[in-house]
Amino acid sequence: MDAVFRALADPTRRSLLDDLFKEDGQTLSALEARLPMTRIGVMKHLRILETAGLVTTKRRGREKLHFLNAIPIRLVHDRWVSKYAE
Amino acid sequence: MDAVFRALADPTRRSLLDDLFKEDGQTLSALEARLPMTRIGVMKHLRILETAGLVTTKRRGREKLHFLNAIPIRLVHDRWVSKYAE
DNA sequence: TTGACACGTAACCATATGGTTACGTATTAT
DNA sequence: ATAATACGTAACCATATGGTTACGTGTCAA
Repeated sequence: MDAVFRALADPTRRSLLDDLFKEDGQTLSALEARLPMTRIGVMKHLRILETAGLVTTKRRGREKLHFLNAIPIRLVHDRWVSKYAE
Repeated sequence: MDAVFRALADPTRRSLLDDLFKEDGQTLSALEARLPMTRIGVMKHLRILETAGLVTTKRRGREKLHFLNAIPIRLVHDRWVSKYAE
């Protein structure tokens, strides 16, 4: 759960989750295009999201598709946020 | 809201919020006693929580009392977490 | 009134973080 | 076959972060 909190701490990463929420299964290049940073920067953020379990991936040829996984956010909500947000 | 996310990213700070959830209005010394770090370390974490609006304080003589303010967490929940946690 | 207590500030330090450029590899299209 | 495309790795860099020690200030109690 700590990895999830740390992953959510960065605005770029939250923006990536928003992008995937709007349109799931995007490639790295597509996600990169929306952000003011290099592909490598985006790659690093995506990896952090991936290790936190917030993003899953699937290779399709030379492309890598990224999918939002909201389950960790739900867990954070259920086991932590809800306690304070009542 | 970014300040709230960043404040929540650190386990020590989440632990401090838990401490205040259990018992509100604790002094710096009381909070320090529960943590494996110096008073100054705790002070810094509390300041970050304070600037994020998650903790409010009140001086009582030479003591400083700390109070949990869950409103920012509720805002994060309402405007962000709930979107993913459905 | 003087000593102990509770908190504050300043300076410093090691490591983590958020980015970059340069180069490499695998896949697709012409 | 070859060139463009899409992603990966390595090395590097500046700054942020999470901690420390040393010292200072205000308040309470004996």
